[in-house]
Amino acid sequence: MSALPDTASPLYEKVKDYILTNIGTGKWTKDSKLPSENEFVAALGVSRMTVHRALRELTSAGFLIRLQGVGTFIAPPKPQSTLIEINNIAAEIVARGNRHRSEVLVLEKITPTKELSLSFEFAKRTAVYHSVVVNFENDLPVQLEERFVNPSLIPDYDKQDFSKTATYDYLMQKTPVTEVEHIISAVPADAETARHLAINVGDCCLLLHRRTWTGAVVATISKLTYVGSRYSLGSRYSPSRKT
Amino acid sequence: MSALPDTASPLYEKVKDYILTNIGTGKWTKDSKLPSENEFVAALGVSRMTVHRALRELTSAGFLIRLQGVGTFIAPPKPQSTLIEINNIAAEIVARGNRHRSEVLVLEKITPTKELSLSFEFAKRTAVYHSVVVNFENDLPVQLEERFVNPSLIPDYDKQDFSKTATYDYLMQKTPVTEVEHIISAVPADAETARHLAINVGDCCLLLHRRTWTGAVVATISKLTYVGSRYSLGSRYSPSRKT
DNA sequence: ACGCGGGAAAAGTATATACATGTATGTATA
DNA sequence: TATACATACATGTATATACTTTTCCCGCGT
Repeated sequence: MSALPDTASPLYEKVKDYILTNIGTGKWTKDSKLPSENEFVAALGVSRMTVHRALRELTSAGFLIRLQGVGTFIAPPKPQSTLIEINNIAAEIVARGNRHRSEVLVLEKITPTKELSLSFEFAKRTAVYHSVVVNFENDLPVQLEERFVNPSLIPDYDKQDFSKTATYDYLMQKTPVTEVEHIISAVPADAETARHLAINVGDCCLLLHRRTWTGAVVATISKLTYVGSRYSLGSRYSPSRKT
Repeated sequence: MSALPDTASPLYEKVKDYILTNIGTGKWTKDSKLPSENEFVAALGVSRMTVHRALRELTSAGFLIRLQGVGTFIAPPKPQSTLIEINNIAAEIVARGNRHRSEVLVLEKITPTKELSLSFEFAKRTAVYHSVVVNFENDLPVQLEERFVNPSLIPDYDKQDFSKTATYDYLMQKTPVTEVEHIISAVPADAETARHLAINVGDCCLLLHRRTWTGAVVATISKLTYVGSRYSLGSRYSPSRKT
């Protein structure tokens, strides 16, 4: 009867997933106020303490901001951590004082292959958005960005003009990332990649596979190919950070 | 009457302070078990839920480890996070069920080049340890590991037998890492690298540059070269992790 | 028009209670 | 002796309840 998902086992985790998913789907926006604890109690049929724990943990995780006597709000997007930042290539290029430009090669809605559907952890074969963008630094292509996006979380992905807004910025603004997976490898360029990046077949490329989750749902799957001789990924991390 | 400090205002924060203080003063040691929740209730005169919240938050902050049905223990020093783990190639290989073997090519004390001395942020040109090790997975070389180590932090680095103990394990045990810097790139193999890794010159390699700090001092500088076709780096990260 | 006071609403804390779940241990039985 | 069961104890979760603290807003009086 209740609107709670069937994902996590403890009840407060279900409430957390429920809230994160509804933030992801835009049910509550940045400006509006989330329901109060008592409204959640009425809507979900759980006790207030359980709702409170879910909200408290989401707050300490940085997703929400709560003001006593006022209400609960969605936290502004945070820089997350370490490896997540490396995806914002546009900001990096600009930060280096260079010019950034994008070229959108593909922006469509497709039926995923069986393998891709598996990566999305879909039960059924649901259509997903597919985009291919080349990012230039001073008119030199440095990155080929292929991305698959879950339309249940980001329904209007294909309405955007990604030659102006970076795909990264758009996604970060639309849905909170609760988990990230990265796989980094070095591969020789195939014919198509070489053409798009203006390099020779066989040249070294840095390949970054990336999956992001919002709650229990896979939000995006990306395949980022960097020209080895023109780009490297950097990160700096201090473990001495608190929750 | 109660042993609780007069520091923080909410009661559960006082309980947290109380527990942390007693860990700090050595009242409970690494091996012994902390009092049970009910024992805390009897000792401090607060409800079990309040004790539970204090213990839960200390656990999620990484100070404690709790086992249902067993008890509460002091957590071992932090396993750090994300990218740090990817350096322990020996553990990864073993975890995949494969055989790991190391070959030490160089283990010496050298005077660093001007550039290297700069990377160490040395004021004067101080001698550093230098090691080169090849790591094998089932007798196939997968990684070439060149490392420079600050002798003021790890004075007996050159006395070790790194064909037995992984350099990573040894360093992690000797000095705490407070900060890590990574730079990842894809490069073609040069002649010497190709020879050590049994690949062709020009083959794609994943190059990981790594610097670690202990406090304000650079502890290690590493250059890790992975065979692109035999290895990739993976990581998974949850901003809202529970542990 | 202005200010002030009071009440409603929201989050924060604390407790008592109950039950669930996992672990270790001792005892009875095959 | 070894296995199975019962039991005690530990943490984990869920609820109901009460009270506190803070903020917002509406209506009243001047």
